[in-house]
Amino acid sequence: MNSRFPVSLHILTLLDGAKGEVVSSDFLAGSININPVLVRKEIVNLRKYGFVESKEGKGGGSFLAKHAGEINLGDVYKAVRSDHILGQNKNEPNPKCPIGRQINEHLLSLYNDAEKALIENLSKQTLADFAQKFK
Amino acid sequence: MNSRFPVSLHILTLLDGAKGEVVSSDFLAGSININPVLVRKEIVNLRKYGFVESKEGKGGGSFLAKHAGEINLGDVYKAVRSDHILGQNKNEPNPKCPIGRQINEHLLSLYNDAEKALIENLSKQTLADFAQKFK
DNA sequence: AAAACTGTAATAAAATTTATTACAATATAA
DNA sequence: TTATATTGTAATAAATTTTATTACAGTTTT
Repeated sequence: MNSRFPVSLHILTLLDGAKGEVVSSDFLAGSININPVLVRKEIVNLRKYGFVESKEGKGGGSFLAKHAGEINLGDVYKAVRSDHILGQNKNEPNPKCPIGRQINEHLLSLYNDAEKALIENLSKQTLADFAQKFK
Repeated sequence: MNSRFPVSLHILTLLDGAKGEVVSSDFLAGSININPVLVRKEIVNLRKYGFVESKEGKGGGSFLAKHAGEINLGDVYKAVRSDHILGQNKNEPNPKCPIGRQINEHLLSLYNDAEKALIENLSKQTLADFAQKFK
């Protein structure tokens, strides 16, 4: 399991705290305690989903592109997900076995349903709600 | 992300199909297409949670220890989970940063809540429901 | 022109996951 | 009672994924 969700949420929470001021990837990386290059890569993704914008050059950095109340955590999850929520066997199950032959399709529908429940839960909370907890 | 959940569910589905007959780890591994030693390790865990029993020696193998209708997928998930559901940053966030200092506790409560929603969803379905799809 | 940034590629290192090998212990059955 | 097929388990290796590092071009500010 990678750490893209917590890293992204950490970034967004810091940007919310900055109240529109640009924040450098070095500063973000220092709070998260990971390599700044990873932060910049994650910001590429957050930008792709319209959560943040960045400014190049000296004094540059990133800032929130929408209000924290308009970013919900379900959307953040959707922006970073890659794996199947409950894991997947990389090897092809045996097609000669009646169970093996069909299990991936049934797992997939199970995962889709479970992921939907997860996203619904996450979507109840916005970045503003989350950031408000830091006092 | 490892594949313990799909592997466990695959094992359980095969055992359900065997209707009480013992099934060897070699057979299970052949359907799943993974190494038999991994299957045996996973079976140690499934046994620990009371889902299956095993018989050693020639003609040995495993079989369901309860009816498939009494095993729900939320319990299977609980038996194999190890990571935080949405990933975790292995590095300690910066304790000098007000956000870094508190984020892990807030993430944890977020995860607990999200995981609960996920488990509730999975628990709606038993192994019998899942296995019934293979026709 | 110097400085402080972002963007990005290439590579290395670390961590995790899966596979393999080996063999003791156990149970069946010839 | 011996051969055989199996589980249980440890040790190790291989493969994959994740994270870190290095390097540097491009951008903006001062």
